[in-house]
Amino acid sequence: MAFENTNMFNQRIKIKQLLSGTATGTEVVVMGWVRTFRNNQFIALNDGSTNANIQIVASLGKFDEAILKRITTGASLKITGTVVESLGKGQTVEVKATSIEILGDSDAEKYPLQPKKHSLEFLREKAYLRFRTNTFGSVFRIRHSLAFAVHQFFNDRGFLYLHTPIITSSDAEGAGEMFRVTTLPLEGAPKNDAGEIDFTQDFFGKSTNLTVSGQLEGELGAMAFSDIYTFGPTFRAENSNTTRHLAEFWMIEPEVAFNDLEDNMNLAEDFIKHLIAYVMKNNIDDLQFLDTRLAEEEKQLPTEKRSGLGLIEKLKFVVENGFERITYTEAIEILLNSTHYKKKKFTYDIKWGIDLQSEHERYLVEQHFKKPVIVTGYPAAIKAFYMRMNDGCEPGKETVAAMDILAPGIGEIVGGSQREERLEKLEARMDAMHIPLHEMSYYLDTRRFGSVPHAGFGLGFERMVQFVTGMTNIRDVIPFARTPKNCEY
RNA sequence: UCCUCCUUAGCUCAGUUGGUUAGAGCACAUCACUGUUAAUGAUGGGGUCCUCCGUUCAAGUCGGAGAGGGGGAGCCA
Repeated sequence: MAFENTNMFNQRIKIKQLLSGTATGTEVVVMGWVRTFRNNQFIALNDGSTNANIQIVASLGKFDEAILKRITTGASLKITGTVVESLGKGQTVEVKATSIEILGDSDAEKYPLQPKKHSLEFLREKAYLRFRTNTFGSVFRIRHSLAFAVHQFFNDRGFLYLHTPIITSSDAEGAGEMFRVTTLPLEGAPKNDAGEIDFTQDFFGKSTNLTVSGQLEGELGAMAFSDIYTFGPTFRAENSNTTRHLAEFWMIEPEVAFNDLEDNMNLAEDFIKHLIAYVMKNNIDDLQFLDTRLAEEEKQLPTEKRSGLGLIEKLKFVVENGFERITYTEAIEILLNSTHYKKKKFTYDIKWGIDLQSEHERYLVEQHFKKPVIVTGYPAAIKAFYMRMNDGCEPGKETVAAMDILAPGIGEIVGGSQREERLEKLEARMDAMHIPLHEMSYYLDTRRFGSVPHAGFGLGFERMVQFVTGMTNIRDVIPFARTPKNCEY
């Protein structure tokens, strides 16, 4: 029996487990942080395993005043006690304490978190403590589940998780401004004959940066393992100050040999649905909390700004319905025929060849289709060099086999394409876009030796977390956000 | 980077046409009460009104510059 093992008897039980049906009369040890201490008798204790607190009862007169004084919001405790049916109304069971040990004090006057609602902006500045709030507890448990579901999805389909490098020497991807990585001194860096900084003397003997995407390396892996994915941090030094951009963010990039654009879309749609379904199955408590929170927040908004669907309703809808699939050309036609356009309500003009603006994407997703939309066949002129040229295009209206998935409230959540596997066409495109071929010969080699049709996409992990949690600011879905002028903790 | 709004107690906010000692709720401290649910009641402490410069007899309030933050746009995931 477990009771013969004193270690077992002392072992901590997580609050989530305790609340999910521990028999009354059981002796338990729980540890956690004090959320509130009511009536000098009732401790709401939380250990992060769930938003639900366990109520600890410190019966009057049984404990030292000196100990009770130290039970303050934020303090950490070790409680030994008995699980009993609760006499109060807020919970079914509680723990009647037989011993209370203060593990760590928390000066009530200085502890920043109070048992009340704080603004997200305030908590953002206290990012090291916000995990202890219900909102961020839910957000980061869901973030964890999503990360796990990513690996589960690909593993179940026989994909290989490829670790692509963080430091790269390639700067030809054009995905954005890069952070330089160097050990050269800022003052008095060595110069070459041309007066430029001499990177041959740098750590790697050449100019290096933090990666903006693992895609090119991912393609190299797919040319051997057929199905790979990457999942790691990426870095963009863009001066973007928005609710959906970070300087350091996590991206998932599957790359699949022998897939065409259609396969690619199917994979992306299945993937997104799997992630949502996983969270709905495993984090329903946290979703419910966020759903309620969001509904209360929406009450403050004017009617026209409300989303109409609750968070869980929205997720359920996405899982159960097919994404709308349209071509770029069709999208332009829908926009041109919209009353919104005819009433001149768009700021940016619309004609074939433009890149779709946020307002256009939002109209398609939120007004016209009211569901996620996959747009394919963008003009070649506005897309990256590695995207496959569509055959048989009208001259001047060349398109590529690209696809973007647009989600309500977030905009572009996935960007992908079938890749150009034909060497001559790829070289011609790179030439036209002034991409130095010699620096990319490793990449071009995949087209020289056993090139195959292949396709892949990138999904911004934080944007996915935003979509699932309903958090409107991307800084609130990553533990420690890195944005322009902000790198705290 | 551009547009726009904001900055008053630890937090959330009020502060009238510029006027004398800048307020509230919560938090915190003390006391009371004791099956509470963000406990309750009483009392108390707590302020660089973001910073600098200017206008004025007088600036939290008006003007200028700067800093920080929110929202939107661009770039993108």
